[in-house]
Amino acid sequence: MALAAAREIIREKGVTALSTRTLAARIGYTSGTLYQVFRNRDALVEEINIGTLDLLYAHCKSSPDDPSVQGRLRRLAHGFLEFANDHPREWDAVISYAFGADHTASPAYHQQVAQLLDLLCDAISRFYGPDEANQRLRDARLLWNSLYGIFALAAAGRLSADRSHDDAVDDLIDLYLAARA
Amino acid sequence: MALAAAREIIREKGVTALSTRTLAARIGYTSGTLYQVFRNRDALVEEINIGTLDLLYAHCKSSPDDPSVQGRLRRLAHGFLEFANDHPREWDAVISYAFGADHTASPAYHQQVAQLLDLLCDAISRFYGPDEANQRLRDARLLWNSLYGIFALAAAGRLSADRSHDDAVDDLIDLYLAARA
DNA sequence: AAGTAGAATTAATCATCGATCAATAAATTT
DNA sequence: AAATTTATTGATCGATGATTAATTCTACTT
Repeated sequence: MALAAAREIIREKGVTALSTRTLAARIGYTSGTLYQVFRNRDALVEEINIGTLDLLYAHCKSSPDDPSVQGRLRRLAHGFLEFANDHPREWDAVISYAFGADHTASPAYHQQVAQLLDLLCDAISRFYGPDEANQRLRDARLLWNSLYGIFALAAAGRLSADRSHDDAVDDLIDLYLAARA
Repeated sequence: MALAAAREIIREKGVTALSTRTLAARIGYTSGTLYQVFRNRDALVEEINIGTLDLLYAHCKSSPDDPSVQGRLRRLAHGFLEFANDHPREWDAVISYAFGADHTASPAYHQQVAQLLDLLCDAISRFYGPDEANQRLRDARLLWNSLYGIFALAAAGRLSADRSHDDAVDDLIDLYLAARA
């Protein structure tokens, strides 16, 4: 319930507007009560972000299969972009929220990312034999890291202005295909 | 002078410890005075970050030339990593500091990034003919975006733990070489 | 040297934030 | 019903970015 309200606030005004007081007020409580449910604000935001990654996973999972690796990768990456476009503030919280120096990502968070990595692994699996699972995982991580750079730069408004986000993603996929196809 | 002190604070305690009051105290002034010099905190941090990028440029520029693209790229990328390692908190400010929603990067900032992009362009120039400057720039940007993802994930402590940052960078370079060499 | 216009600096202030904690209210158990 | 545990409050702390009226200082003019 707190999570739902917190997500609403982020949807409406971004994660910077998510204060313990405003959240508590919206659900008819006081800020102190939230600290019985969440260790601190970072923990709250992390739970939201985990949920957001889950929504992203659901969004991408549902896209129809494509026989070619190029088609699968394109569809998946564009699914990411679509989701980011449909949920800009929630996505921004995932990409840009700066956790405190003490904070370490929870296992649940890493699991969500692993789920997305699996999607990438599946998409590119045609290129790898059964004994190349290792290389496949490395490539999926490489793609994820690189995609993340595009997302982070886009969120900060620092992607080169004369090309669209989609183009940046397509260039990455083309590079990957040129190397592995 | 304010900039030098601000850099010191970031060096010692990170950008989150850079408050107007602590900075003013260190240089024997009051927080209000800083607002005569900087429009706001974001502007201050941006100036620091521009300086940091300039230091990074100087750090990488000095590395000796290498005949092979692989060597040049490796050297350059490892220069980035070296710098990030030597100036962890200043680097973190560049990568992770969240500017306000209203803030837009200044031309000077974009110029610094362009300078780094030039370094990448130079490193890979052997692969492109004189009429392919366009493609070369696109590839340099692609590499920059992808490197940025590694840096951002590393700064957030979210790079896959079982591989080093250097490995992640090397994998990226290898992919690029496999596609373009 | 005196006076003054303008710049530089301060100190107080505002609104807000995350977090804590003793005190109170509610719910549950005995 | 009494006792005990749980939930919730509201006040409070220390700190933040930013603003501004008041003050001090500087430099120039007479």
